[in-house]
Amino acid sequence: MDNRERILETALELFYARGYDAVGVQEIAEKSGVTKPTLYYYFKSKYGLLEELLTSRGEPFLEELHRACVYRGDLKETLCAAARVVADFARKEPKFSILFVAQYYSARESEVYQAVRPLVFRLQKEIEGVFNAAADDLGNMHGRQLQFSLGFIGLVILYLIMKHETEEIKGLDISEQEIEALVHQFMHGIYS
Amino acid sequence: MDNRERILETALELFYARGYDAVGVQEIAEKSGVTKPTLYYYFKSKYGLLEELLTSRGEPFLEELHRACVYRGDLKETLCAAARVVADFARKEPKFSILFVAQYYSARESEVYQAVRPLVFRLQKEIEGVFNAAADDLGNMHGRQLQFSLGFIGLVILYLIMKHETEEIKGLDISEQEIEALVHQFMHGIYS
DNA sequence: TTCATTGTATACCGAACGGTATAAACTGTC
DNA sequence: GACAGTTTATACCGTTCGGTATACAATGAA
Repeated sequence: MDNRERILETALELFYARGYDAVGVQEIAEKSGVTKPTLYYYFKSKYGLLEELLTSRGEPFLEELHRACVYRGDLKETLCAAARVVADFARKEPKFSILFVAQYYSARESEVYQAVRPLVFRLQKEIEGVFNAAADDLGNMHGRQLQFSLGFIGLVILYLIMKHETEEIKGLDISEQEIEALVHQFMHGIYS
Repeated sequence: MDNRERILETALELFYARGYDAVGVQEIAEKSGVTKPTLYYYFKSKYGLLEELLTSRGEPFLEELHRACVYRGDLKETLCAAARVVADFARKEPKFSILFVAQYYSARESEVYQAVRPLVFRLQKEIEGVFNAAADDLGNMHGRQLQFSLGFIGLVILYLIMKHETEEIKGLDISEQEIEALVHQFMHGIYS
């Protein structure tokens, strides 16, 4: 692993544990085994480092998600596919996933939220697209697509956090059964 | 309003908008119309100020919630009562509510999460208590109380954020119908 | 009046912050 | 070997950070 990648990895580790603002550039450089000017050789600023981190990890995720969100006439199947992408990504990149959620819910005027905005926007548009397509088939859904999509995203995120809370980071592992149960609960409630 | 209260109010405003770490003590003092030593006369540190802010606003909420979470044989009714307390509080203290959520999801080793932990713990215990009591009546729920309570908290929080996202801060106003619809969705899914 | 308590202001502290100027070492190409 | 471009280290910049020493008003009780 080259220096650039090692810096990104270290930054992820520290931002995940203590948050962007609480971590100094100095510490990131030291823990990466380089000095500060080296860090600034690769990234134009601390904020630039954060942006790079988000896009480098977020882009592959959004591409996979885009492929999963093509509606093929079965809402449950499509939602499961989307949730599966999230689950896969959470397994591969647990710390990034949790960091993303933290920034998703952070103060609107903070730097971290500004940085994560573009990713959040695209994520929401993907899920909205699913419900919009489904609303053509299922009339009773019409007009509530935004509510449902935000609700679905929140529910999946929530499940991630729950897992993270109870099983610690190494086990951010969501099984196929869990995915189906989650989507089923979203669609039919906790009773059935 | 005395200086102490004005400092708390200013801190809430700034923490809500930009986050705890990004706001300096200097700025809080200036915007409160006092100087730094005055701030340190009332609060022993910046972190102490945050703690005071959280407990002063959080305590009344938790007391109300405790009263609402007494299980009287009807799960839906009890969940509605709990959600109603959250909704009322969100209407009265919108910025605090959103700040609370942000800290709820923030990095585990950060100061802000450490500060909000006791409140989070008590909140979770209240809701868990409801599902535990209900599990005695409804056997099929047994063993899934933790999952349901975290799910319920997340769903309500989610709704708050959704409102905040779409209507901006002044309108963090959740109607009785919305509360019932939310609980109903939680219990029976989005179809019914 | 005296006295302690509460509350406020001026001015300052050392440390850490994000960021950079400068130059030396390394790398591959010709 | 000469050279250009890349990569690193030393040492420093100004600014802001959280926090405080000191002193001075204001207040109410004795």
